[in-house]
Amino acid sequence: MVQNTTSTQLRRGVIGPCILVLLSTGPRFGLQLVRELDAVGGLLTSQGTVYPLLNRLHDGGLVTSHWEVDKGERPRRYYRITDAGRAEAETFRGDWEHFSHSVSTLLTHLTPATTESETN
Amino acid sequence: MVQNTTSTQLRRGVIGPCILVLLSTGPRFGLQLVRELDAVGGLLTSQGTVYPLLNRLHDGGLVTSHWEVDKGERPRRYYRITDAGRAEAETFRGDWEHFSHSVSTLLTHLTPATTESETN
DNA sequence: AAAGTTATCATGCGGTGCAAGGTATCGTCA
DNA sequence: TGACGATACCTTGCACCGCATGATAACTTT
Repeated sequence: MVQNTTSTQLRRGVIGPCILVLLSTGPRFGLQLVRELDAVGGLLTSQGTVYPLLNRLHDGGLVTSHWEVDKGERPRRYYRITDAGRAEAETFRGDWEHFSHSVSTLLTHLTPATTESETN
Repeated sequence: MVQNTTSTQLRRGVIGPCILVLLSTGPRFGLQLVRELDAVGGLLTSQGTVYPLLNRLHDGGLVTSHWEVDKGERPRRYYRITDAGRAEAETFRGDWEHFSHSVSTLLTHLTPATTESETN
């Protein structure tokens, strides 16, 4: 049974763009992204989320990947954002601003007052 | 093909609680909720979203419903929030605040300019 | 009657987050 | 050499929910 928390659903459509935003500041490998998303409260994810997501981003041409095998280090697959990925990240910034503003407006404009049926 | 916009995914897990928030100010019927959510930019929905959602909320005991058949008016099914629904709505307020703050933090703290890391 | 508007409802699809499970490499200890 | 834990990668399948689509019904208008 999958946990049906509110947060789980809220994360929909957000983690992917967030990964792109992270990658826009420099290449990273998978577990690194998991840790960074975890560090930002509320964006906690699991590896089972990040790796399929990275595959999708890769298939979509939003990121590239290359193996880096240094001595004394485990082989790591680094993901680097592409121009298309940057564009997508920028688009998301606008989408998120618009969307979050709408939700916040609805939440703040309506105070949970008494039940008064209005017929405007 | 279903439209796969970013907004579509962003709405996940938001519309339900938003409906609860709306209902916390007074009972409404289905189409009324559609119009009000549509009025708040970015939360546009269709009837095919709202009615199944109301059923889910009803099954979950978060709302009750009662038919209202006034003369000179079409029969309308009004939905009223329950105490459990109010609690859920309040929980969502907290969840949303936490979540949106996390995302906004990630978006603003990272400017897409730098690429100051290695291997440019 | 016929057509349009308003309202409710059911069905099925599709994307995505996530749990669960698996493989491979490295360092350490004995 | 072998065992073990930590790190890092990856796959599979499920469940949820927004949405397109279409049906039904009642009231109003033509």
